[in-house]
Amino acid sequence: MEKRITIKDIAQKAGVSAGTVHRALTGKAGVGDECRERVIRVAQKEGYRPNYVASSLKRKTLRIFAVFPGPTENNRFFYTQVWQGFRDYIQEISDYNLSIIELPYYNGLNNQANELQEAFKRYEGEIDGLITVGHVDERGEAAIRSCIEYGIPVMLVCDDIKNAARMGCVQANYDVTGRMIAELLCSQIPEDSSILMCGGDVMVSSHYRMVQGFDAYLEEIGSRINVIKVNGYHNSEDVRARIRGKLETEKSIAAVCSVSARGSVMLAEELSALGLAGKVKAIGSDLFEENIKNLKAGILTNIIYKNPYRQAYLATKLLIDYLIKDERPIRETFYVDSIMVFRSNVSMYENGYYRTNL
Amino acid sequence: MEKRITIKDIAQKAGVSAGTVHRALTGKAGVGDECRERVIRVAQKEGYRPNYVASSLKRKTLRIFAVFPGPTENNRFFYTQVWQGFRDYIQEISDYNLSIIELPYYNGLNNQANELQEAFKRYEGEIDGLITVGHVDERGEAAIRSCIEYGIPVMLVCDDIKNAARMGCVQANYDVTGRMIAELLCSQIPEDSSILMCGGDVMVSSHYRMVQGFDAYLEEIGSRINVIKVNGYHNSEDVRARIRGKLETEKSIAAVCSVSARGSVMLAEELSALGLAGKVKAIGSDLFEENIKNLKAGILTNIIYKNPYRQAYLATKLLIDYLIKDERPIRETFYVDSIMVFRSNVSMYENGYYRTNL
DNA sequence: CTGAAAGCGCTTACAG
DNA sequence: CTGAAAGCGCTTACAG
Repeated sequence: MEKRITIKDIAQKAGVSAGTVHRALTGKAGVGDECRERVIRVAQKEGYRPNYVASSLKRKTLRIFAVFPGPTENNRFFYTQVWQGFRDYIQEISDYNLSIIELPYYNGLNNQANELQEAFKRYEGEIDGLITVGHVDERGEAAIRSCIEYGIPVMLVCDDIKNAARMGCVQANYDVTGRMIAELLCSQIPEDSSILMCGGDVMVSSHYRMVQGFDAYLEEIGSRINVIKVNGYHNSEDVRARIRGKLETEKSIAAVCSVSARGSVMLAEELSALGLAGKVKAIGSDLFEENIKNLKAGILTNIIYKNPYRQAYLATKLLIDYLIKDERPIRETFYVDSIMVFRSNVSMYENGYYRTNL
Repeated sequence: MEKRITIKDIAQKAGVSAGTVHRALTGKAGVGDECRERVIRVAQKEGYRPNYVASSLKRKTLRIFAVFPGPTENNRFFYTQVWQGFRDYIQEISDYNLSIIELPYYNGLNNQANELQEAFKRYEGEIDGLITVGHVDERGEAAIRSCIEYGIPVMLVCDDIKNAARMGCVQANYDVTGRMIAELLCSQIPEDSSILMCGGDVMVSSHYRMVQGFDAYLEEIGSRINVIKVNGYHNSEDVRARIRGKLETEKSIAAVCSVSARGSVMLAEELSALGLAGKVKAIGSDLFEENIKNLKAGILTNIIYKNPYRQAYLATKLLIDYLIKDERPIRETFYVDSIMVFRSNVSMYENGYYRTNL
């Protein structure tokens, strides 16, 4: 039951007022060098740790901005979970005197920049922290860089931006995720068969990094399995036609997989149409309604779940811990584990059950 | 920027003092029925939500007891993670005016009851909450029941106790976990082969429930795979001899698995000794040093990870949320997802990386 | 049964 | 540069 050391104790031992201790320890102006050092020394000796619960009660409200795609249409499933993870952590910390501004953007990537610029103008000087996705176009990247240069702590989720001085990034380990797909499929199909891989958009780093991991695994184990790739993302019907073409002509295909959500749906549809459902192994990406239905129906054999909920939850926690406690995260890049989902355990991730908090 | 409603606002609107509002809303004695109802009505109408950060500053310190096996010997890995999960959440909440008493117990299950009884005697009336494992012997069960009858909120991890009025239990979904093992192995081996299953201790519910899930999956898909079972837990050398016997005589064995950590190690050793490493699929249970080494060495092909870290983290959170916010958890039984670990993603769970907080 | 007051550990103007 | 004082939103004796 040792009483916890408070700012008063330090003030007394250092022979100064509580206000001075506060200024000294938080690095605020208005304390003499000699005095500041003495206070810091005493605080360290006594093992003082500030009580952030108390400090939140009186300090100014922190304004946190969240800028993610709105959870509609194609973004319905993935970004619903991102928002959910963000909000769940905010909820956790809601008594800490924060002000949350949510800025969903719609109609594609290009509106991220608009939202950011507007917010920047409207709230100039009043933005204490920003959390957004690193999956951006050029203008989005520029907008994020301005925020950073202006001195706003920025956390990215899902994807990183190269050489940006953001405080951190939380994402899936795409290399490992690609390897997991390869490892599972290799353990299930013969050496002389083929895998059809939908590689998504080669310009999207999360896509090509998964493909890289996938390829690296096959090469490292010296697999003789033949990989047939179908790339492309935006022109769906073209991709679909090529998938169908490969499935019809390449009889050695024993497994299929996709690094993108959209590709997973198309794969499942084409497998069904060609009567191949259940006959070839099939791994889809991301946990959403159609993939889950296809997994339960036996069209997909597995889903790889990149855990956007947890990514956003963790990123929010890191940002807020920094703002409240002035503690920079122990690393800049955080990887959240991707999970291989089977028919047997998909129930553990349905209906918000993936929120293994509360 | 709408100002948050405080107890003062309610006091004013209800025409009473802040103290009375507090007593009315927390159900404390000393408020007239009519007055209490009025206050509650006003609070609801105004959407008042108490600020627990503020309340923690002044209320009495809550005493929380954690009683888990000490992280030594056989318990080194599994319970290290349980302690870690517990402590990580405590850390998160450490400014909320809590007093934590950790009571590890050693030399087997039987000492859980002793620790509990001693604590109960020594701290009688001063225990606000208890978190412990539901994997108990008879005396441990009796000790836990006394605590519950005494009115102490109790959260269990890892295993439940039947018909006990504990506030909740957080555990792996053992049925699903057993099914995952079966599903993965069935996708990798021929229909006319056999699986050697080390079923652990039939008296341990987590063991037999995994075996049940495993069997149920095979039956549901109408598999013709032959399952060879080796049960037993405490007499290791006897179990080991039987494992070896089966591996030597049953040539149809294409896969092995174990529902217990100890069984996993023995399986790996026997596979190696008989030159079968890498030739049969092998799924071990629990994430600890030897299993990880065997996975990397290609002796085990997968490890099923029951996530004790997250179980303890969540259980602690639920208990403390209840004590601080007086909110009963939305359910009594919480399942944490078990994760299938591959060689490709084991790095995501090593060196404390499973702590996907902080 | 109810209110006024003190105080939890901080932060923040304000005065000097 | 430094201190004294007020106050954040609660809870808790204390007095009536």
